Amino acid sequence: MAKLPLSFYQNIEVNQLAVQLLGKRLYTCVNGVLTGGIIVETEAYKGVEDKASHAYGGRFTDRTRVMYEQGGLSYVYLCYGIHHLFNVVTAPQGIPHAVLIRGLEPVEGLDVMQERRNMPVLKPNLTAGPGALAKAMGIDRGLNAKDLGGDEIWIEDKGLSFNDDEIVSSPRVGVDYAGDHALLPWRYYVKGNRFVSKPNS
DNA sequence: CGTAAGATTGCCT
DNA sequence: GGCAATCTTACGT
Repeated sequence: MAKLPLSFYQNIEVNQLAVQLLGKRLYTCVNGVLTGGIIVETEAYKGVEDKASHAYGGRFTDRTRVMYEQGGLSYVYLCYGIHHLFNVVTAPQGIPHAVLIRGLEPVEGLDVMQERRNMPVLKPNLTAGPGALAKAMGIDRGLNAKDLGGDEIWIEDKGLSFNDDEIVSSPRVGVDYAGDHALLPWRYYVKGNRFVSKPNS
């Protein structure tokens, strides 16, 4: 195993980190069952500056507390009452940056994932999309604020990396009106991968 | 095919 | 009370 060192997560450039996370392997071990896959889509959340971030403007609550911690922790929360979303907390303590994992290419424990998602047949959207992949990996609030170097949920470097021309960055959807800030390409995905949540052109 | 609407719970500097 | 970083299903074409 080659788990990512704590220092990896201390980078203050979330966008850079979001790119570096592509190709890494995310594993969870829930109830003694191992599942894992390759990260193929991420989205950077730039804490205080990012309107979509829970920590926008310096919001500090019980829920967002983890985001202000030192990088290398998990941040899991429930969205729309149904979906769990998994984030990687990054940057040194006090800076609430995070990277949302949006797409995963399943590698380990396929059958378990399909069972958890109630999908008898393997379809590309098994783990495409943040809510979907969290469910497939068995991630819920119980995995919040975990050390990503632990043995319940962790990230490994298997030496897989992508060239710049294999990585696509895109702005968020439906933000044309928001001015210069809206154009920042904070979403990254691997070109042509079937497990990206959006069709690539 | 594509679009549209419903589900459902925690959070709230 | 109103909203939220979404997914699935249903229906029309």
